[in-house]
Amino acid sequence: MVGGAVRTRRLPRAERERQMMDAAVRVFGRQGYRGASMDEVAELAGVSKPLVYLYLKSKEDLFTACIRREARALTEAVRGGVGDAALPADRQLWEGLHAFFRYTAENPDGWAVLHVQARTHGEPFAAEVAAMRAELVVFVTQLIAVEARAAHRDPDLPEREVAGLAQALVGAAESLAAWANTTEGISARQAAATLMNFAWAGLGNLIAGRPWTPPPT
Amino acid sequence: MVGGAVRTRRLPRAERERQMMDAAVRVFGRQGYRGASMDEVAELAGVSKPLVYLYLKSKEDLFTACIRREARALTEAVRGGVGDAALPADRQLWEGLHAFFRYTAENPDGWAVLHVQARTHGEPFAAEVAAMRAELVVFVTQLIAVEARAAHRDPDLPEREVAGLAQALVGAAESLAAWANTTEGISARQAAATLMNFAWAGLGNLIAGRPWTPPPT
Amino acid sequence: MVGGAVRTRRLPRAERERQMMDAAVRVFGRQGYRGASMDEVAELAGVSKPLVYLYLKSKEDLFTACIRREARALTEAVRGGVGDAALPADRQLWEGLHAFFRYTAENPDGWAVLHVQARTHGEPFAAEVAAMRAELVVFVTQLIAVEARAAHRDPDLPEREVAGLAQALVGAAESLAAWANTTEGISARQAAATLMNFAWAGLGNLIAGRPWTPPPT
Amino acid sequence: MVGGAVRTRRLPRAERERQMMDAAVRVFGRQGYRGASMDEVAELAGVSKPLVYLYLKSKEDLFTACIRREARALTEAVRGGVGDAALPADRQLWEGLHAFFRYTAENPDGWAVLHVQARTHGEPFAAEVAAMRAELVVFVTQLIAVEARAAHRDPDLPEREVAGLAQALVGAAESLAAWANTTEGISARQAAATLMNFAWAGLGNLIAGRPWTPPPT
DNA sequence: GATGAATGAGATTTCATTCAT
DNA sequence: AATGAATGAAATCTCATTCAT
Repeated sequence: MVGGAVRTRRLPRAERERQMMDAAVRVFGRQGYRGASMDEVAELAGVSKPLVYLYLKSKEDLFTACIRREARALTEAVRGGVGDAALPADRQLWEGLHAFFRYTAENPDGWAVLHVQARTHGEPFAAEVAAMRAELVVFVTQLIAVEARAAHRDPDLPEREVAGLAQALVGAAESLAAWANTTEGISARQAAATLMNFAWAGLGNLIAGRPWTPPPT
Repeated sequence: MVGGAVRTRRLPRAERERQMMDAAVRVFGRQGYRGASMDEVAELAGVSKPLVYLYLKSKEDLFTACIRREARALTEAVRGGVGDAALPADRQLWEGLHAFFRYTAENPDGWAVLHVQARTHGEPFAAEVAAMRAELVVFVTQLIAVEARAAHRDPDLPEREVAGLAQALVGAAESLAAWANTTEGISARQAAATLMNFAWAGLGNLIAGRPWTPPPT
Repeated sequence: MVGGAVRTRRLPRAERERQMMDAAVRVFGRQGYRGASMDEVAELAGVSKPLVYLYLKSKEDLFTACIRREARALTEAVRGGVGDAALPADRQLWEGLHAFFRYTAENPDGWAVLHVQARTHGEPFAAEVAAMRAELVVFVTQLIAVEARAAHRDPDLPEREVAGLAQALVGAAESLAAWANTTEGISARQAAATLMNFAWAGLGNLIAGRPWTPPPT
Repeated sequence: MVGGAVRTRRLPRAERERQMMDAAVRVFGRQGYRGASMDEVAELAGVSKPLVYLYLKSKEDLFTACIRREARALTEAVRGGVGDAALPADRQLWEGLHAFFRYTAENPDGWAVLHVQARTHGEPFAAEVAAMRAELVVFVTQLIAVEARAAHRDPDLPEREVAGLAQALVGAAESLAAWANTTEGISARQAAATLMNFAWAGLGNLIAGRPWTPPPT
């Protein structure tokens, strides 16, 4: 599983491509776009460099392909985690965050590609991630709006304000993900709970001893 | 201020070093560590490459020096913004965030070096930034603890929980900083207000129509 | 006729080879020997690369085969154009030139392979073209000799002199061919006439023993 | 003189550039643009590859620089050879050709770059040579026109016809140059004489209004 | 008769870094 | 205090060629 593996010969293209992208995600995630070398990717994938170029065209294309694959996987994980759209908004948010933290814990390299590396290298790459991020922001935004309506209040939060809140929430989640993944003994569940407390109840309520409580598993 | 400047000859070392680091921050901030070239730095600083090496030893050392300088400047800006430690905790937090958003808006390259580039390139660099971040986290942590005490409650929030909250807050702030700096018409003040609402009052309160209100200027 | 064609399956070898060589002549003619890639040839021929290798062994062999085929086609076109060997020498020369210009106009890629590319890549290839050129030179030489005899003069033009003249004639023809093929509105006929004007009287004088004499050094 | 020479250290830039271009002309002239490798050029020049890139930017730029230098040298040699513009036209032509053959004999690699290699690699390069060639063609064209006037004839040779003749003459010269340079014992003087013999009488007849007339189709 | 899978070797180019003055 | 001259090492990418079916 670590790679540099035995050269398995004559695989069908699809499978080889997957191998290469696995290797690429790992290398890009750890070394960054410029720091990664195609030699390293090829070696980790257990193939020769020309084959990488034959299938994935160029370093840029390979990077883009990685970003797309990882972005899709992450959003699908989050959407899948949320489950029923009929649940109350806070429950939906909780489930989404839980899924998010679970996924990033299990795919640290993929997450690093998206969160750290893709943003560092010019419009084209950043745009790919921005699109994914926007999707999550929209999801969060809707939850906030739903809740506001449920509270029989006009959605008088101005749109821009809501966008800012969503940005803050997503940013907090991203930061917590990094923290949780590098701190011994922080589970996805704990990270999600912390964030819910932070965001949903607010520090003021927390301090006053009125935390938001996660649902039982 | 832009550089590529006329070659001013025979400057005292301290000043030359400052010129070089200004150039370096700009180049590192925009191109990243690997993407930056010493040629570019030297040219932008208006000196020859050997001089850069004479004064700053190596690319790594130069990068480290940039990180340190920018980290110090940022923390000083935040501490200076907070002002009187006798103010109420929420007011202190507000002032700190306001200063933070002001500073990052005015020094996008320095901020990029800290936020984006330093984390991308291995322990030694990331550690520098982590130290700065820790300082901010401690600051926030103390505010939370102070507030808890002021509410005559035991600081029974476990330490780890507080650390998580601080991480979330700092992450949200970073995310909002990026958003504010790239979205037309979002001021540092607005970003700070959004974050206070998000963090202090909580989404629940916001939705219920009980926002936190920023102090008049 | 243009290629990149639909993959027609299971063709007899001779025809496949022709397809490949058509493609190769085009690619070699336009990109040169080094600039041409076997991939391009295979794609243009509508077959896979291994098949090209199976039939034509190597890039060098393929190039040589192209040169031979095109050289043969060109000399045949010229000989065919001349027609009756009983015609007067100037008429024969005229017809030959006319055929030459017609052929190069119609087969620019083949002509480029011979005239430009083959000479650029080392003895083995150049020799192939030299052989063809020699054949044309012999043909011209004979015409000159015939004419000399017809003028009742000994063919006392030294052989080397005649070879030089033939070189000049062929070079002039080649140059005119390039010019005619790239200049709007110059027909093969006009090019041939220009060359006859240029060459014939000079040759006539020579044959008649009235050379132009260089000044003393 | 052969190169690969001892590494002479710390030369002024101008001199190093000359060395590099000498090497490049030799390599390009013999192997062609694609066939030449920058490694080879650097080695022959006795420097490291990066220095070649530092001074001459890229393979393309280096090639262009070679073409320009050689083209200028050749035209200057021919113009210098012609000397007095008051000489009779045939004498001027003779002197020009003589100088041309002398120069190409002494600089076979430079001549190969111009005559063979530059034309093989796309517009930008070919255009450089075309410009030089055009200059020579103009020179020849003028001589022909002068002669026509001297013969008290209207310059009723249509312009296009003259251009064709000049093309033929230059092409013949180029061809003869290649021949003379590769055939043992052909001097520049002999080559020039051959071409004058070949060309001048023909031109004379034309100018005198006695063209060779093509047979009806 | 024909091809998808695969690679060794080498191309151009860039970069961090040092030497000699 | 400062620089012009120079390079070792490594990066991305391409190409002619073969293997197994």
